[in-house]
Amino acid sequence: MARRHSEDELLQAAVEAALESGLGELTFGRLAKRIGIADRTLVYYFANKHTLIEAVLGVLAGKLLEQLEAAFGEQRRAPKDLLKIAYPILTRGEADRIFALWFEFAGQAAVHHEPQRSLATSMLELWIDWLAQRIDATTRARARTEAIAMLATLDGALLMHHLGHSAAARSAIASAVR
Amino acid sequence: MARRHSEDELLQAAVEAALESGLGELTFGRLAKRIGIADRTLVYYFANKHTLIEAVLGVLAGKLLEQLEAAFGEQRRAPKDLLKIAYPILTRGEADRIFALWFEFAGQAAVHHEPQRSLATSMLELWIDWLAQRIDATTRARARTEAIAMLATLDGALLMHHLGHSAAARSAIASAVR
DNA sequence: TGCATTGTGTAGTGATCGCTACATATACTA
DNA sequence: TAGTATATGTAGCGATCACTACACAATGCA
Repeated sequence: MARRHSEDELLQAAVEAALESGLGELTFGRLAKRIGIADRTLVYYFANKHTLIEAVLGVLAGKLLEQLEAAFGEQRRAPKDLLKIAYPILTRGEADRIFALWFEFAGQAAVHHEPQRSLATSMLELWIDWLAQRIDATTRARARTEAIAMLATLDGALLMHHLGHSAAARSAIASAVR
Repeated sequence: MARRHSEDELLQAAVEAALESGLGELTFGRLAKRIGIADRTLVYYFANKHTLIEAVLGVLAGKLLEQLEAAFGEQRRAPKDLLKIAYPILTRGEADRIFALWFEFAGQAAVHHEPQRSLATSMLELWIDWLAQRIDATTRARARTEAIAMLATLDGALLMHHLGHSAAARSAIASAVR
C-alpha cells in the first residue's frame, strides 16, 4: 500500500499536539483524530506510548539545541555569559513551551520509575555534556562542573518562571549572573 | 452514624500512599482499597480529586517546613549557609520523597492549567516568603531577592538529584555555596 | 419520640485509556 | 505474475477513571 503517511509527518503532528496540550493529553486516540486517521495507524508506527513520547522529546530537544547553538556562536564562553544569552531565549515562544513539557516529563520521572526515569537521566546527561563543550574553562572536568551548576540555576529559574513567578525567575538569573 | 473514619485519618493514609507511589497513582479507588473502605466514603470527605491532592500537598509542605524550621534555628542566616544546611536534609528520607511529589505536581502545573497552576504558584509564593524571613539581609526586599535565588538554585539541584544525577547536584550546590 | 443531619454501603455510570485481532488493500520483488 | 512485506481500516477488549444515584443506618436535637 502506498505510504500514505510518513513517520516523520505523524511525529510532527504529535509534536504540535504535545506543545499545545502537554504530554499527558497526548494519546493515540486524540492524536489520531486530530490527524484524521485511525489510532491503529499510529500504533503501527510507534508501537507504544513510550516510544511515541520518546520520539517527541527527541524532536523537542533538537529544536532547543538548534536555537541555543545559533545564539551561542562558535567560541567558548563563561557560564555567566551563556546564562545571560540562554535565559531570554528559553522563556520565549516555542522554547518556553518546550520547557513546560520537559518539566512535565521530569516530574513524572521523579516519582514514577522506568522507563521515564532512564530517559530523563540520559537526556540530562546529554545536556550537561553539550553545555560543557561550550564553556570556557581550564580543564574538561572544570567545564563539566560549571555546566552542571549553570543547568541547575537555569532549571530552577525556569521552573519558577513556569509556575507563574517570571519576575522572581528573572531576578534569580540576575543574581546568578552578577 | 458513628464517625467511623476521621478526615484526618483518611488524609494521613492518602499522604502515605502518595509518598509511596506518587500523586498520579493516587486514585479514589486505589486509596479506598488500601484503607479498606468504599471509594464513595473518600469522595464524601474530599468531594473531588483536586481537593484531596490539595490536602495532601498541604500536609507534605507542613512536614518540610517543620524539618527545615528545626534545622535552621532561630537567628537569620546568609543564604549560602541556609543552602548548606537545607540541601542534605532535603535529599534524605521522607523529604526526598516529598520533593519528588513536588516536582510531579509542578510539572503538571507547568503544562496543564487550572487549578494545579494556581495552587503551585501560591505554594511557591509561600516558600519564598517563608525563606525570606530566615535570611539575613539589609532590607526586606533584598531578603526576598536572595530567597528567590536560593530557591532557584535549590530546586534546580534537587531536580538533577531526582533525575539520577546526585553527584552533579551536589556539585551544583557546592558551586553555589562557594 | 420523631425528625433532620451525617455518614456509609452497593451499585453503576459513561468516558477514556493503551493496545490487539483480524481482514484487506497496495506496493515491491523474484 | 505470484507471493511477500508493508500499511491501513474496522472493531473491540478489559481495565481504570472520577464521580453519582440511591438506599439506609446511626446519631443528636427538638
